[in-house]
Amino acid sequence: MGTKERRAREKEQLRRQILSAARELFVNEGYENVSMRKIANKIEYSPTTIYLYFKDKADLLDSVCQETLLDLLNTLELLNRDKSDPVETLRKSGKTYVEFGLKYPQDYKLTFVVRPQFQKGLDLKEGSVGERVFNYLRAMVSECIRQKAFRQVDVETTGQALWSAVHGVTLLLIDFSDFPWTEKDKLIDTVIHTMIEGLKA
Amino acid sequence: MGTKERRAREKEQLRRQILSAARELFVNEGYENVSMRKIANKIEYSPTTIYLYFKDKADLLDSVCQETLLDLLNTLELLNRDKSDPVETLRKSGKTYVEFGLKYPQDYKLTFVVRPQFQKGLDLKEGSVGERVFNYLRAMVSECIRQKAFRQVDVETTGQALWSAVHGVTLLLIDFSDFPWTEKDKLIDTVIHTMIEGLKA
DNA sequence: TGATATAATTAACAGTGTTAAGTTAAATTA
DNA sequence: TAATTTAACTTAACACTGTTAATTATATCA
Repeated sequence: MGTKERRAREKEQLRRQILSAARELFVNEGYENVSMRKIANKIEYSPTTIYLYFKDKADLLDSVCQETLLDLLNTLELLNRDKSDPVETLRKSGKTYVEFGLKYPQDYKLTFVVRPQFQKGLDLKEGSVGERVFNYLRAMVSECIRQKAFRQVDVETTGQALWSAVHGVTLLLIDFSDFPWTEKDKLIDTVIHTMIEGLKA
Repeated sequence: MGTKERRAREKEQLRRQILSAARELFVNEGYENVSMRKIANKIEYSPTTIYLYFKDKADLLDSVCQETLLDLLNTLELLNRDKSDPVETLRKSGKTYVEFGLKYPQDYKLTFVVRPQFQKGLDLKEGSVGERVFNYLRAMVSECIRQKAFRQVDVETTGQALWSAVHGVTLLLIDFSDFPWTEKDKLIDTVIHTMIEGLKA
């Protein structure tokens, strides 16, 4: 008697349908310009049905961002790291982070800019995706210090400083796309390279 | 016959009244949560009157941000610079930039985050405030290179990289206020110091 | 005073997020 | 199989949104 399981599966399927419609609309038209009715139209359900699966519009955004964060984490973890060159691994990760943001600019902004406006901060609960992303960064910095490639800096502060730098350049490139930037990759590389140089022993 | 001038003055006064009401509401309640009717209520005019002074809500935001940018520029230019120590001037300016952002977090976000969502980019037209702010940064970097405190880096790229770093840390501190940051000033100083170290000759 | 220009208002439109109440369809029990 | 319970979904409504067109009030000029 797997009818209960089947119904649970169907529920999960509709949940995902809503989520994917929401993401597509949020990304293409901007969170503010997407109404619950628009999402409902896209999946051919009534607007109120969405409220059976998500608390409200912000909760919907939240779930979309969790997915993005997981996607980012996966992308980072797919990098093949050279254990003997932790600085290179860090550099490559930074570059990958920024490229992820530029590849999915709207998703990045939803996660790191729009969402915090609607609910305070990242979800950093024990074992959350957010925490795992930051742990990844922490580990890399630790390794650089352990192998004496970096001077004896504070891991926590250094990790946060690095995050600041890559976050900053990602957002500026996204938001001020008509600013007369120097060649995009040159700028990204300079930000990362300069930070790393400043940390070296 | 100064009646024309008086009326122009009165118009300008109401314009400023609208602007200041808008800023206060935007800052306290968030751009999205402020309606034209709310602003109108505050200044005791009908909502449509605002449209006689500003094209639309985005234009109102735009004007508020221009003021913020001017305020930031003034704050930076008030710093007493030691011409013989351009690196220290740069460091102090970076610190001042971040502190400005943290002192008026909502104004900062309106200018550098919310506004770009509604109209592409900063206004960087010849002689605009935005251009003047970036010129300020350019000049500082140039001086560091000229005095051989920095190695022979590209001024444009370096300026943009520095802006990325301070923008990043400012936004992270504002947006993720419940993140377990190390001591705030330590983080800010680390970001700026690390970048500067990475640029030194 | 009467004509003219300017300033401000009223009313309306099409849309918003969200809730309460009502309906339909499916699964379970007798 | 028939009645009942449960879950899924929808309809209708509320109080709001930005913005426009048409209208009224007000002040200046001849």
